[in-house]
Amino acid sequence: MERYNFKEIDFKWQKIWEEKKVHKSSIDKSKKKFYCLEMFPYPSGKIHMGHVRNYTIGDILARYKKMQDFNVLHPMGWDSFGMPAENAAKQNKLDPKIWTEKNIDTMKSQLKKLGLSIDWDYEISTCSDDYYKHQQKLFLDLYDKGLVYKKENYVNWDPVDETVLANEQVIDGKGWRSGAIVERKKLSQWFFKISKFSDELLKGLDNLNEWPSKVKTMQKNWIGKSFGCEIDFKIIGNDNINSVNVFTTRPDTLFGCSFLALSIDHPFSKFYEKDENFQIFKEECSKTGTTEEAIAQAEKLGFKTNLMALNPFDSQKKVPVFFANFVLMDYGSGAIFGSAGHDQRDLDFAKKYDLDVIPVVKPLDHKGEFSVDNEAYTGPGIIFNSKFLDGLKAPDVSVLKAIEILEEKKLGKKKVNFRLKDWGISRQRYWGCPIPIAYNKKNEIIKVPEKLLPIRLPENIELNTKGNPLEHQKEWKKININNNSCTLETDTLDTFVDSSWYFLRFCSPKNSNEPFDIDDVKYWMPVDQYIGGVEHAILHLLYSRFFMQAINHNNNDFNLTEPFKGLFTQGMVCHETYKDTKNNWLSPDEISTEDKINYFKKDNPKEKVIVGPSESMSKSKKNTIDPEEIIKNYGSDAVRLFIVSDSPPEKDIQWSEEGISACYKFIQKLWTLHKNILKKINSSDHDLSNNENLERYTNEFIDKVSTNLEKFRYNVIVANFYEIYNFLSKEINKPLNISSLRKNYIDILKIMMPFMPHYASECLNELSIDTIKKITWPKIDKTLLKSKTVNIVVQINGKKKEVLELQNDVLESEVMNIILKNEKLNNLLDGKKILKKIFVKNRLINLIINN
RNA sequence: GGGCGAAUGGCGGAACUGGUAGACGCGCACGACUCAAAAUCGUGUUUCGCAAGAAGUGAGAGUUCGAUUCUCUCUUCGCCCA
Repeated sequence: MERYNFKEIDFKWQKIWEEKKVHKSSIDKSKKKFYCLEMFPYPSGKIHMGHVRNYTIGDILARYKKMQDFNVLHPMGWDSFGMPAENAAKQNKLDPKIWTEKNIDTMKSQLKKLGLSIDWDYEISTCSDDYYKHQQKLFLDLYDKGLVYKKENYVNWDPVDETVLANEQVIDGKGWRSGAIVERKKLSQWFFKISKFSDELLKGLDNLNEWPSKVKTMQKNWIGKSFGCEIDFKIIGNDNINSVNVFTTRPDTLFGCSFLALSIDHPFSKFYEKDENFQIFKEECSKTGTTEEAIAQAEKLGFKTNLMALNPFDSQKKVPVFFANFVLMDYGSGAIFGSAGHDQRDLDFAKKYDLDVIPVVKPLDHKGEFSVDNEAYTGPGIIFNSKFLDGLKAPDVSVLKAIEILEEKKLGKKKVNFRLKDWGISRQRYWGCPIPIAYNKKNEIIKVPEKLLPIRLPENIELNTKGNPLEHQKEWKKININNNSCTLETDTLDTFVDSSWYFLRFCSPKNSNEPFDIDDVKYWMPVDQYIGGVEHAILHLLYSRFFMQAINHNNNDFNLTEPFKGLFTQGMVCHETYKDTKNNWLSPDEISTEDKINYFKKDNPKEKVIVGPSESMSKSKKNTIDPEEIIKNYGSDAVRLFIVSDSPPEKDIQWSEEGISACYKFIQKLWTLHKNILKKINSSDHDLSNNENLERYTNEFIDKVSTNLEKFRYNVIVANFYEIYNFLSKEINKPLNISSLRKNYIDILKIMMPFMPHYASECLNELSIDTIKKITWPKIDKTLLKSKTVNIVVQINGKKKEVLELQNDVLESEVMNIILKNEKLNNLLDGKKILKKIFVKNRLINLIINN
């Protein structure tokens, strides 16, 4: 039997699709649009299995939607600015541009080998000035809207990469790329005012019904809206300080206040600058990072001042004022009051500095005395020890009442606080989008006029310098604006800016005057289905949502605020890890096994290999599998099939040799079956026998696959493919009506098209179906879904005793008649009284009898 | 510490709104073909039991005629935040 020659067939169809522009997209207002987008890749060198999974999931959907007569936009581009290019270029003395472009070429050809239905005419690359000149224009637009500003700020400084990191880029107090311990440093930085839209970004989540609730929860927590109030505490001890403004979410615990704590960056710190001990303390604090996480994990330290604060509710009560390392200047007003009884951190601090602990909330069911020892009580309860607040239910009633009283007495004000901070976008890096700003001789900020855009990156420059290479480009920095000589900003934009609007650019990728054409955007946006890794749940997705808000701000034309209507987050691709006896990682092709229990090194069969757990594929653990190699050995349809087969797409998948090989074998088996079906169809044997079975089964198949597709249950669809194969390979040996076989078989092949496009195209072509013209998704005949017979389960006292094959819609009385005639069931019921009968039509009958 | 989610054969996993648990695949076993092996094809494969039958979806309870599915408590694991 002829083998399925995937090499020839894959190549043949990829060539046809490219030459005939089968995947071409264009606006067609007579059709419903479907914008299918997968997160665009960073061109790091070669594609990895994670890309294969991401783009296969998207491609299946795009092809399916197209067959359903949607006008589909399925573009691809490159997130091509970023540090790896700069680092690689430094190491190899290359131009980052050349390194990046080479990678793009490689990865593009690899993606094409997967048979993706991408219209490459829409290709964009963020490092090209065709792209970033529009980004510079958008930056200036946002500047004009007051959404961009510059300020001195403490930043997370990565001493190895010599760059500023966003909070999200600091993991465990270390830089996400370099792993260096992050330091605090004061720098003048550019910011996007993302906090202006805190409420909009939060409320917008409620309308995103097609987003995983997990992602929405993560964003909600990240934005962190908290409700509370600002309170002015009167201060004694320093003539320059009258009061301190404090933000709290628990004003109801004011009577339990044991101290005030200020951030070391609080304006009042200036009164202590001459104090040597304070300087030492400040230095100690700067060793901890600026992230909430680093601060939470660090030991709580305080610097006691000579100040005392008066309790606003009872001026007889005085508490000491500290500077403390756990108070963030960006949280509220940079000052908090410590409620030691009801916050573990405050309790630890109070105990450390020997301060009073006054509990003011006790659990609802608590009788008698209540005291706090080593554990703060943070649960709900009843207020006590608090004069006029006593007896109130905490926190719901008591917080509101406390705020009401504070406002009445003009001691405080209701306030909503957000955890979300403005987005620092300055990077001291070469390989990024230049910020279109210059400074005149007075060091004033001057916008670069639009006609001077783009500000292009200088080429062929020395990268092996400390700090920002652009800083050293004396000639490049010079710019003449309105006859004034100015100096260009040397910071470049965070690469998250590049990816925050690329989905808009895809709507008008060729427009050279504007970032996008509003009519194109109105047709294609929002993205109907966005697909990518869950690791972008907060950063990229929140920044993109911010960009839509920012563009929409003061813009009556735009009228769009959410970029992604549907979001799907796929799981990772994992593989077993291997180590030799010296604890070195080994790659899968360095090991061998005969019994699948004992593993040895290939180049030294005596040396045992230790098999570790399956983990997400990564170069550092050497557990990667090269997609190109796999495509070469098994063909792209087998890879596409396997990457969605073993696990639901949202969960992690284990890569296995057996798995990919099973998919390869399956396609070979299908091919053999295909040849048999062809033979039967082309035979002169025109049997007129009934094909009811085939018709019904095919309809059920189409119905199942369609439902599963809508719900992203691709792994179940692969099982459905095996089922239809098992069915057809038996059915084909029976006498069949040839024209009905042909019709149903063509439908089955069409269903396989989104998953195995090369294979399905080849088979359909052999049946004289033109796959270049649009192929439509088969429709089902619902009346055929109903089978003539059904299985009725007979239960006695809820336990299955028998399964009866009976006519569809059989009546309860008929079922009972059959049961009474059934010897086995009759024996079980013999002499017993039937107390109750539960009959579920076409499903089961449950008889309750006395034991 | 908080939030969210998960737990089903040797393994990955299926099971529509509570109604035949284990689809489909892998692995394994046996058989056919072969001098032999690979490949391929066929049969079987939750556990206990020769069988009839019984038990069974992390553990324990509850609701129900009936629970993998709903509720509560616990255990373990994962992710996110702190």
